[in-house]
This record gives sequence, C-alpha cells and structure tokens, in this order.
Amino acid sequence: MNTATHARQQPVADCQLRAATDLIVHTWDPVVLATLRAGPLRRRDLRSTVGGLSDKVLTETLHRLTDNGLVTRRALAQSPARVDYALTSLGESLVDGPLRSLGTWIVENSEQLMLAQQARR
Amino acid sequence: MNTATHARQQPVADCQLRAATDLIVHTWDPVVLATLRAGPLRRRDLRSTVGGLSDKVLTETLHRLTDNGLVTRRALAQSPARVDYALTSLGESLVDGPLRSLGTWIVENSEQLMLAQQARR
DNA sequence: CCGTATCCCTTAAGATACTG
DNA sequence: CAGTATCTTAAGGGATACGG
Repeated sequence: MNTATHARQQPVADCQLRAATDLIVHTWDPVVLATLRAGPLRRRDLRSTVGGLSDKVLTETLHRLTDNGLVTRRALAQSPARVDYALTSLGESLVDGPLRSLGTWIVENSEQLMLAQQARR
Repeated sequence: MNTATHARQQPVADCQLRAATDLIVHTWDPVVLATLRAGPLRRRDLRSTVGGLSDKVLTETLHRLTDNGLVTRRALAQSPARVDYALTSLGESLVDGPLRSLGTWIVENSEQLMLAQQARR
C-alpha cells in the first residue's frame, strides 16, 4: 500500500488515481468519514455508531484521517477526558464527492454486481 | 478486506460504501481499469503499459476484475497464445463515474493534501 | 473515557522459476 | 505469450489488557 513503491516505477498508468485510492483503502476510513458527515462525535459515540471496530483500529483510523487532514481532533480539558472528532472541509468534500459517487454507483449497479458474483459459482 | 466479517456486526454505518470500496482497494485494480479505458489490450501490453507489477499480481488482478464483472477475457486459439482484456460496460461506468470522481478530487485538492502531509513532520 | 501496548492471524504483493 | 507455482515479507486488522 505504499505509493512511493509504485511511484518509483516509471510507466505506472495513473499515479493520481493511486494516491486517491490510498486515502480510502483502509477498511474503516470511509465508514468513519461517512459517519462523521452528520456532525462531530465523541470518540465513544463514534465507536458505538460505527460498531464492530476495536479501540486499536479506531485509534489508527483517526490518526490516519487527522494526518491526512480529513478530520480534526478537539480535546477538552476535563476529567474524564472528552474528545470530539469532526470532518474538515476537505473531509466533507471527499465524502460529498467521490465517496458519495461510489455509494451511488454501487446502488445503481448492485444488480449487475450480484449477477457477476453468482456466475462465479 | 472481507466484507462478510464486517457485515456480521450490526451497526456498521454504511455497508454499501464498504462494498463499493472493496472493489477498488486492491492496489492495481484501479490502475488496470483506467488503463483499459482507452481500449482492449493484450496481457503483455497491459503489463508493460501499467508497469511495475509482476505476472502473478497481474493474473490475480485480472481474475478479480473478471470475477467482479468489470473486465472480460477473450482468448484467441493461436500459437503463441493471444489474449485480449477489455472493460465491460459495468467497468466503464465505474471508471467514468466514481474513479474519475476520485481522480478529479485529488487533483483539485492536492495542495491541501500536501500541506496536511507536511504538517506531519 | 481516551488511548496505548501486545500478541496473533490472515492476506496483499514482490520475486522468481517453470509449464503449455 | 499466457499463466501457474512457490516462497517470502510486510502490514492490516481483531482481541484484549492495561495506563493517564
């Protein structure tokens, strides 16, 4: 999943596309982004809303998303700690654009996809 | 990357989105699809045009894409063998829709993405 | 409540040699 | 030329226990 590895090769067809897909290849990234689209959430609420991901993976996901500038972290000095996560405008544009495009596409083509999968057997 | 694993969990936010991203998470899938958008290619031409992927990985990629109904394989009875790969209409729609959307988005936002990455250090 | 630290398992993907 | 067969490595992700 290291883009640099591919980039070193000369004739790779479309590195921009690879760079873009790298932003969403991690299992939970798109789900977390989509979940946050409705508004900021505390860590625990995010975890329970998404469901099915461990603390460790949630942490990794949030680090990656904040590192990529898609999500912001806001920590309130309290005890017990309280932390909010929210989409940046960049994150919003990713959800509203490409991710929504993907979602729409799969809904519109789910029938054909099912047929292709059945033909496998 | 097994959707079924996640699907077993109830409250996962957006399984359609997950199903869609599963179609493009494999490193070379989007690149191969984009490459074939210009027209059918023989296996060797596809390999040299894309560049940087092994025979084994190319085979895996093509199997996956054909299994998902995005690419068709046409073998001509010759010696030496000649095989053409081409996009299906489903594959074309994926390239023209969501993948193009991704490519456009990253071009338009590359500057912000670069800034985010620099801030990491 | 937020986050880290381990341990384990599975799989993607690279490299290479070989067959029809 | 098309495709298979191994072997190897790296990394994502799950589970869980622990610390601030």
